[in-house]
Amino acid sequence: MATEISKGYQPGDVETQWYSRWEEAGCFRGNENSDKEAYSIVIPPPNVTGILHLGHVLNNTIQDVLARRARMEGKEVLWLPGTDHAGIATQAKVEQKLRKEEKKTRRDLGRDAFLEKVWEWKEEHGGIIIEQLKRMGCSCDWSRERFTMDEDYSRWISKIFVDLFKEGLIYRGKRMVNWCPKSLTALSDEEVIMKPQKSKLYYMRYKVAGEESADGPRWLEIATTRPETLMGDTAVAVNPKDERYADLIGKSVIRPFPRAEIPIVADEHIDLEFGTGVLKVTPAHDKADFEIGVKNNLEIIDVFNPDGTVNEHGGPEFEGLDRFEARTKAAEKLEEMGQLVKVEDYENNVGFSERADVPIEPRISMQWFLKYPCVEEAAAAVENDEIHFRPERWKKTYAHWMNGIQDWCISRQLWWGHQIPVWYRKDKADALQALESLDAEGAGDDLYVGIEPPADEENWVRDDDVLDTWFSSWLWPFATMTNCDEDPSATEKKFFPTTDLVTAPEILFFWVARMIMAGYRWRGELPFKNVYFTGIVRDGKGRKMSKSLGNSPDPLNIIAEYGADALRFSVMRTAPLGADIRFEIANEGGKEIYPQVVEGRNFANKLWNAVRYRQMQEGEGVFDTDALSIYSLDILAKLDRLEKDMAAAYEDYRFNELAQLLYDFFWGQYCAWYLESSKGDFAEDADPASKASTLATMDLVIKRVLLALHPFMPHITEELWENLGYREEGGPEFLMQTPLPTTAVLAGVDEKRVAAAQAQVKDVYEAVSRARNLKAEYGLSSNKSVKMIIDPEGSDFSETDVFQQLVGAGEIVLEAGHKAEKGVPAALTAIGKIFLPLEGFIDVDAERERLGKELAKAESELKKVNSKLSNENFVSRAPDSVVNEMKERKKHWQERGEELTKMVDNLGG
RNA sequence: GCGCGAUUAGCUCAGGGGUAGAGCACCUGCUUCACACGCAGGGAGUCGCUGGUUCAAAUCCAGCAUCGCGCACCA
Repeated sequence: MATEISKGYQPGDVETQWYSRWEEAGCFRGNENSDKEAYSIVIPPPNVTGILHLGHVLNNTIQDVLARRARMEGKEVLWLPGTDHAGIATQAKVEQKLRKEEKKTRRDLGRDAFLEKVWEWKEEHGGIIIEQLKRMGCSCDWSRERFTMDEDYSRWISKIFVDLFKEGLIYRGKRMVNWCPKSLTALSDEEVIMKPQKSKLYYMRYKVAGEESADGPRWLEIATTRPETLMGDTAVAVNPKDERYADLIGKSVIRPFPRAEIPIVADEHIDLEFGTGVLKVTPAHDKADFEIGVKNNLEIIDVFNPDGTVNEHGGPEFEGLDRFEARTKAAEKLEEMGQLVKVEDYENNVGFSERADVPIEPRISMQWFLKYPCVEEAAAAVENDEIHFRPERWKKTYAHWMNGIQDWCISRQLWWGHQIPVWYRKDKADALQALESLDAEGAGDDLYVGIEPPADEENWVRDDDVLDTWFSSWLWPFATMTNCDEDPSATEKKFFPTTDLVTAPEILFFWVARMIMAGYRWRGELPFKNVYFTGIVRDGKGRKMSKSLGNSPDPLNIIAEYGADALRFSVMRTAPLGADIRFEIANEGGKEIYPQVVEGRNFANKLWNAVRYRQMQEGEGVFDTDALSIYSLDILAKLDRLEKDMAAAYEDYRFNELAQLLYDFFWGQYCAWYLESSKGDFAEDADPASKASTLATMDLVIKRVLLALHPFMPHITEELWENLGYREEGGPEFLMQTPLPTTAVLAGVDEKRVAAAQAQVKDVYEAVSRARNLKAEYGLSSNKSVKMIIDPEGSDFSETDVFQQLVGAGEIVLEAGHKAEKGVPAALTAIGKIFLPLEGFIDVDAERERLGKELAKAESELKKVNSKLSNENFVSRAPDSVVNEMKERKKHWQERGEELTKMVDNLGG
């Protein structure tokens, strides 16, 4: 059966070979015709030109663990993969390349030629991240891979646009939007990130019109952070309750440049405390100002070009200047005019473009907007846990956002994306596009909105804009399964709604919330039942991983060095539910090492060698519950416990606990104790029946551990499964297809017998620890062969062979009532008194000191317990179990104290 | 400003009303025939601070501090 296993585990070839075999055998395919219970996940599609980072590793390992576990639980699993076209990010990359290599802009090429370039780039780089996911071991159904700009998928986008337009939920309007002067497009509110900035607060003064007196003009002082927008000011505003300025409302001030008279208006949103209590109103460049402008019928003067430079409204002095240069210049000019009063340092929040990382410019522009559909249903689904969020605290954030939901600006002034399916009749196009608002009701015959282009396309002009990338992502859970012109496909019928969604909380609004609304709108139900929000992967210092900080190791390098299994296991072991994970990076001699991954690799190696040890034992196991040793009973009981604990942890998606449970059981229990305690069964003179029983126990434990561990470390477990020949005749070809056992190993074995065995084993192991400790205290190396004498003191201790094996003693003598020489080291244990007679080592003083320390500990413990038990309130109010435990503890320390006192006395004075 | 997290050993983190835990790092010893990616032993913590509830608080409650994250039209 088995092939020989090498000494150290080498993950490289093992991992890639198994992945190919699984894939070729179709193990990842979700069968829509299966009778089995369905389990499905759609992958959060990574950017098509993206590169795998540790966030992906965390996210996709969780999905793979869930998918693999579900398969082994006998479910029909579909993990549907794909990529996202990522409009801004991808277009920016290609534009950058174009600029660098050909010194051209996208406009030099024109729309069609540019898009060709992007598709080329996509073909070249689009597969990278997919290959990287495969290297991680992800069991996605690659036959169903989707891309958000696939033809079928794009059709969906047009269809829903048409639906929503006809329903009146999509409209076009001139509105204040977030404008990115670098990407030259509008953004949604979610794509703006507020960052605190150190800036200046400029105090300037405007002349009040017609209030000239003998003392000179009357001045109105105004504070602003943006003097560069002054040319667009069409009013100043004060709070109507502000007594300082009450007489000025309705009058005007003189805007210094370009010189003009602008009104003083009242608005209750003005904060009396801020600055001077006077606000300069620039309706074209501030959302709040815009509203004041609308209310007061103010003129809207846009002073910037799309790229953030000042336009002709700034006058010749300012025209062409960048907005930040203009700020300095405006301040200087005010200074010259004697109208700059003072400048203060000031920290405020400035909105930045998420992708381009430059301050966004609030700007009036013509855009397409969406009023979200099915908001109430989507909010309720999460509120009442039909869709279960984990951790639950995200419910609140979600509810808050859904509550204050704003229309979504869905048009982008980009070329890479889904072009808006709206056509304007050629001769009317300019007029239509100039309309301040446009919706289904007002559309008329000169506007065409449809999935297919109009029949006489040459007579129409298509809207230039494309749709926000997230406007395609929100259909992902079902648009990947069914074409929009068809009834739900067999795949959808089987696998939708999906079971789990695993994603980062950063995209709760971008993606999760919108998918829920889309699910209700187009499928009439929720798109997934559970959402697991992962944490963020940070470096050892708690900083977010980022390219610019250079603290983001390449997972592929880590995999090459330590193996995918090691990386997966270590990430899972340090990823508690919903908390950020710190990925440590240490430096050793100029080389980066990753302590957590080292642990994972060590664990893989431990597993490898423990299995190799089993294989080195000749012979077949014979499993007979009646023949099990107490040690076998103990480890099998712990195995049953492990499986129970794991089932519970899976219920709560506690992956770190799952990994830790496996680690502790296998290394801490099975390797550290069971394997050592059973070594005697492989001695030449051992009883063949014991050996066969132990081998059977080892096989059972290894089998079940490989099954349980497989979702976390799929490659090594599959390799070992094959090496050990655990595949059953006629059974599944792979471990990954093997169902998990549904019965406990010790089912049907007398519980009392198991409990007694476990108690006995516990006593032996504890005694072993004390004996080892005794040896170490006296400077004897752990492999030093020594003689020990055990006085069982009435206990029925008979496990001398195992004791000897575990302690590394050469000889164990059982002698009731043994009288030791003075100064012979001794320890008290549940199995009796252990003596370590050492020729030439007897040292009465040293032993007295050692025993003295133990005695002191026993006395202090006894004191603690006594003070508890003498507290009447405790005895009367604490539960009996606690009181009884306390009494037992008292007895234990009392006896121990007495014994120790006797031992000290025996040493003499 | 409002809301949500976090704060436990040098580091990364579990735990969670009734004797403070793991791994790494550290110290000592060990080339023991599965594994030095290992084995044995050891030291190490007023569980952020202050109050409260309780027989009992690291754990529950309140306040505070520090860090982080959302949300918010103080220019």
